[in-house]
Amino acid sequence: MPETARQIADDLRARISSGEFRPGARLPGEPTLVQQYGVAKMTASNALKLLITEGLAYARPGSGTYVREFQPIHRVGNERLSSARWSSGESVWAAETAGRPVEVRDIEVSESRAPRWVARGLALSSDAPVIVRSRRYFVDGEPVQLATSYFPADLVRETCIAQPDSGPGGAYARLAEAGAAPVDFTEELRARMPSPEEAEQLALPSGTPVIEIYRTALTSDHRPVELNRMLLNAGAYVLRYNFGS
Amino acid sequence: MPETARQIADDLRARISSGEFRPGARLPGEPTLVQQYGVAKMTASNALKLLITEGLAYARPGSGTYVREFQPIHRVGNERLSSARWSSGESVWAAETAGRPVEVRDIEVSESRAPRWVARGLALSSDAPVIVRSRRYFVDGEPVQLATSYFPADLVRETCIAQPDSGPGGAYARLAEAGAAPVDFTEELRARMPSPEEAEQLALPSGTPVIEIYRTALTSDHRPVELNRMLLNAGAYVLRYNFGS
DNA sequence: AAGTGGTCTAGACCACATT
DNA sequence: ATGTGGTCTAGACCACTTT
Repeated sequence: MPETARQIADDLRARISSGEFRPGARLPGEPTLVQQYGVAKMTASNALKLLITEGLAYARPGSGTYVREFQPIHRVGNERLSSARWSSGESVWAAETAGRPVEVRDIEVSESRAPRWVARGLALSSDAPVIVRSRRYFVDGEPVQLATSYFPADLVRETCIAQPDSGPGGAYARLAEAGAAPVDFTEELRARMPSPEEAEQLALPSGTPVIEIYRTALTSDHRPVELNRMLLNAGAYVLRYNFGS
Repeated sequence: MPETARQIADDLRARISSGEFRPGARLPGEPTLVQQYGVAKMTASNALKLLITEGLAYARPGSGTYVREFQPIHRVGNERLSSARWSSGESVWAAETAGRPVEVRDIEVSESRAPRWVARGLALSSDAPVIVRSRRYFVDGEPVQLATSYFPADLVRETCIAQPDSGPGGAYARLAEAGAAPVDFTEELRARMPSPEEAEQLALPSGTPVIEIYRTALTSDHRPVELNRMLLNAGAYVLRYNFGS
């Protein structure tokens, strides 16, 4: 019988979605699967690995393989609708995040020359000087997002944006003080699997995609003043956008 | 030397990003890797499998393993900014899609009772009757999106929305005719790995995540009239949203 | 016919966690 | 000390594509 690993994975998957194995529960181990299905250890290992790369389970070496849990952070892209206005529709996913504080760490600031894609997004000439601010966001002590913002250096070099502590209200408040308040935003995003380096920085369990977001912030006279590249642990986020017709 | 498969994958990955292997190019095959690295066939196979599950490569059995290409469709969630207004900022990703027609197939319409999550999204009581419209979208003959819309049955049962052909202008035009024009939209989305069933329906190469979107459409008096669940091949899409502060 | 990826077996060693 | 997942080898068979 070929296709054995798939079949074992199918079986376990069905038992997970039937509720036999709840989130956090321990799945049958490799030795158990070897016995019950009469297969080689490597086949059992591959069956579990299938569930892991699907994001359904994770392994704790030396302990066991467990069913994954999903408690997303709700990230609101914009909030044009008041909560009253939106009262009728409830989130499709269980709403959480309430009271889970977000920490910012590993802030690094530098000045460098804009790569092509940054120059394009900020409407600068290539190699123009830019201020680069990168940082990591943590929730419950776990890294959930990497972010790197690019600003035209001539605009912000003399402000706190060029310092690790950008001051009260953050970079947008400093931009406003400089007469370049951002008022229009565009976010472009896609999802993909992470590179090993990205997986390490976000401490991603395998089988977890990332969401890559590029946000461009424009002033009221349509001048781009920030390009922010974000990389999110997709397993940690639900994104919300709303807009009118 | 353990960790061999990872190392081989790292090596190939570096050679891909260095440009030695361009998108669409054929990678060294299993027999070649066995020779060059002096490993067992299965180790070589696993090394290639790593690149595949990362979304960097895909296998054509009997032929070879190839570097993946990425030519995304740009899906615009909303278009509040005129093209003139947005002229300064260019898309971060190479803009394509120009002239790639979208086909709709496999339309199915039925009436059934709302599951809990649909009832919640549409602000209906559980088990309320709903009209369900599902379909698949194709670009270049490849399936790129599954979509299933739910409408309150009492509102649309007598309209073409309950027919496979919803008529000119689509379902939203019919809703408008029924005095329930949708004007406000909220999209909630997340990215994750597909189930095997979803992977089959979207003909997904392994290593490709999906983006799951729930869109709720509200009338001007804040009544939800449609809940649309979409499942996108993440490798085929870049999503764009824009909004003001 | 030859070459390719896909999968399985049987046995081995390792690092780690739990008991 | 035992059990767990992680990985590797060496050899085998299959289905498929390419020549």
